[in-house]
Parts: sequence; structure tokens; C-alpha cells
Amino acid sequence: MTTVLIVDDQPLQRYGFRMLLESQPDTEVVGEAAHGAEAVRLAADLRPDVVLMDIRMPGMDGIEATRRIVTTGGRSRILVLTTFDLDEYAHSALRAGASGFLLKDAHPEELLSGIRAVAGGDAVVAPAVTRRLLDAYAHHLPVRTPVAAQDSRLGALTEREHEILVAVARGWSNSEIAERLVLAESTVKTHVGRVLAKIGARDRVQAVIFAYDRGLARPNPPA
Amino acid sequence: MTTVLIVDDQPLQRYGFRMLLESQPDTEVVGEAAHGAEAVRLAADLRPDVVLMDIRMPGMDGIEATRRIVTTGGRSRILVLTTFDLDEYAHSALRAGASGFLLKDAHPEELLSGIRAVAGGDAVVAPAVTRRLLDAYAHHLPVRTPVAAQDSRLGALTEREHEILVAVARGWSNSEIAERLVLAESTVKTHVGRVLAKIGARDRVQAVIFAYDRGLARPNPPA
DNA sequence: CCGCCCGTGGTACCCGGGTACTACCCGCCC
DNA sequence: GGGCGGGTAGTACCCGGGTACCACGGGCGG
Repeated sequence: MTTVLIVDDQPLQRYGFRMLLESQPDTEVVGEAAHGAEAVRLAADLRPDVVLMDIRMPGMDGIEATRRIVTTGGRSRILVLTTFDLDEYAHSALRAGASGFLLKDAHPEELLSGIRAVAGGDAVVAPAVTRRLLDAYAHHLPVRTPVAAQDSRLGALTEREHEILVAVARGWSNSEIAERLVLAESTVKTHVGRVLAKIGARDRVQAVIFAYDRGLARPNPPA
Repeated sequence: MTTVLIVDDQPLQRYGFRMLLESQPDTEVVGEAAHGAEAVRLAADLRPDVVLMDIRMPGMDGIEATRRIVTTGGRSRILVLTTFDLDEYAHSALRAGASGFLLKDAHPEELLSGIRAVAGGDAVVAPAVTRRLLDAYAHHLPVRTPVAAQDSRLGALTEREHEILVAVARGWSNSEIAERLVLAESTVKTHVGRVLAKIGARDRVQAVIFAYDRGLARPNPPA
């Protein structure tokens, strides 16, 4: 029997998790917490096998709560759940000592098998996150933590920024863009900089790749 | 439809994989290889979406084969499968550029969902391995929080130059290319310079566009 | 044997790109 | 009115990228 502590600031969310877990013969919800501080206290008190931890919460967030629970030495494993698969969330959580990182859009069975894996001492990470984790791992490089990488939605780009990105993806230099769009080069730089930050690209080369991946630019095969 | 290349030195093992994959409506086995060299050749030839790669094989092993397939720039994703969950294997495989690492004792459904994840650009790692991977990650990887072509014939590029171009088109910096291909950065610069001259590109951005136009790189649409 | 190509490596230099600020104007909305 | 987001523009600084040039070893063909 695996005991679970649910930590989430949204009651409805907690209810959903509770219903799911109680439908299983081998899991038992032993408590609920609405914010980090309460989570730390209850974890020490109830000593659950697994803590289902949300990140975004008022007051102490899930990362800090994870760190405290892990460092206070209990044997509870932390499985972090979040709506957004931001790299910085994943990295922060895992470095804080979490045993897993899943997205809330996961299927119920995935969540359950994740809980069982974590309870058994294994670790689970959402496939999409694993991808980037491995990239960072393979590079030997510190992970990119773009300031506003969350907004990878195209809608996050303003019309002008979108226009600039397309120009970049055509291979135009900043001065060429300035000339064709009738702007100062410094303005172009400002726009390009914001675009890079928003889409999480390190330089314009990665921005070009981003543009191709999203279909903002299409290959023009010769003949 | 996901196309798969099966690489394993044991015919019986290959047969098992083939039967499993052929029982699925969305996967298709396009080839089989019994050792690394054949895997590299077939991967280049068949351009499968996913390569199911065994590690222990006579002659060229799966790690080296993975490295070659990845660096030669095809869009094939490598899913490494092995009987033993040695850390050594996992690390080598992932560093070589594999998108996944699963154990052969995995359930069939796990393997299938792993193949689908990898084909979709995500990554999968066996839970038991993930555990140790994260440990290594947490300990050894300090995360800083700084927060038109004249000669358009591809044949004009030597094999090495072709490889460099593909690397550039993946958004890698010169230093990253140097690291991954085990070269000095100055050597990378030399190669990049020659590539630019040969394909008539002004800078690496235009080289990336060239690569997309010629199909040396393909867009990876998200989800 | 001698060239020649290819891959590798190095030095030195310049410039475009990217970042970090600050600033002003405009339109919109509370 | 005051705040805010978007677009514009500037300065200053640093660094990666690109170029020019040279050098050496190995393989291969004349």
C-alpha cells in the first residue's frame, strides 16, 4: 500500500487526484496540503511514501517545499506535477531532489504508474522534458533557462516580432532587415532580442530552426 | 505511420520485435541489421523514423553505430535497447545521441509507447536508469542560472563538411560542434568557412536555410 | 617520389550579433 | 490622469563567428 500526500492550491485539482488514487487498491491518500508550508509540515507528520507536489502555489512554492522535505531526511519521494513544462521548473524541481516530474495533462494511468515507480525508488520524467534533459546532459552544458521561454506559443509574438522572425529566417542580416522594413538597425536588434527571449533561442540560428519547425518558414527545394 | 529499423545480432530477438511491431497499425518494420556497420548503412539508405538499437553486437557496437547515425544527420531517432542496465551503457548511449534507453525486460506496451515517444521527438529512459541519471545530473552538472549558391551540388562537399553543415543546421555553436565531433574549435571554423564558400552562403544562418532547402535538415513540428 | 586533397590545428584580426540598459511616443483602459 | 504594452531608437560592451594565412600528416594517383 502506497501512502500519498496531495499538495495543490486548487481544491478541485486535489479532489481529482484523490478520486483517482482512491479508485486504486494499492494507493491511499493520507493528507492534503494547499501550499508549501503546510506540505512540509504534513510530510514530516504523516511520512507519506509519495508526495504529489504542484509547483505554482501562493506563499512557499513546490520547489522550495520539495527541497525542505528532501533535506529533512524523511524517506518520502516527491513527484512534481505541473501544468507547464518549463525547463526551469523541471530543472529546479529535480535539483531540489524530486524523484519525478510529470505534466498535468498526463493520462491517469501515466500518473499512477509514475507514483508506483517513484514509490519503488525509481524516477520518472515526462517524455517531452526528458528530451531536453538529455540534450543538456549530452551537451555537458548548463541548461538554458530563458527568461520567458514559457511563451513558445506563437501568439506570444507580437505582429512586428513575427515579421522580424520571418525576416531572420530568410537569412537577412540585421542591417538588411532594417533597410527593407525601414527601421533603424538598433530597433531591429531590439526586436530580434525580444524574439529570441520569447521563443527560447540562443541565437538567430536557433530562431531559424524554430521558424522552420513551426512552419513560419518552409524549405524551397531547388528545381 | 512510424518506420522502424531493427538492429540486433540475434535473429530470434529481431523476429520478436518484428512480430510485435507488425501487430500494430501505426508501425512498420522497414529493415533489419545484424551489426553496427550494417545499421549505419541501412539507416542512411532507408531513413527510418526510429532505429531500435541493441548495444552488444560483434564488430561495431550499438553505441558507435548510434553516434555515426546521429552525426551523419539523418532525422532518425535512436532507441537503445539492452539486456543489462549498466550505467556505463546508458551514459554512453545517451551521450552518443540516443533518444531513449530501455531494457529488454520492458513490457511490450512500454516498448511501443517508447517507440512512439521517440518518433514524436520526445525521449524515454527506463525508470531505473532515470533514477541514476538524475542523481548524476544533480551532482555533476552545476546549473548556473544566468539566467544561393554557386556550387549547389552536394557532392562538392566532402563527407566531413557535410557532417559539419548538418551540425550547423541543428543550431549547434562552433564550440558545441567541436565538443560533439571531438575536434578543435579552430578546425570547426575551418570546415564551416569552407562550407560557406562552397555553398555560397554569407553566414551560418544562410547555411541553415540551404540545408533545409536541400533536405539535409527537416523541420520537427512540435506535437 | 612528388604533388594533391583532405582533415586537422593554430594565430590574428575584424565585424556582426546579442545584451543591458535607458528613453520617448502613442493608443488604450481603468 | 496614470499605468501599461507595443514600437521605435540610442549607447556601450562583450563575444562568437567569419576570414586570412600558415602548417603538418596521411592517403592516393601520376
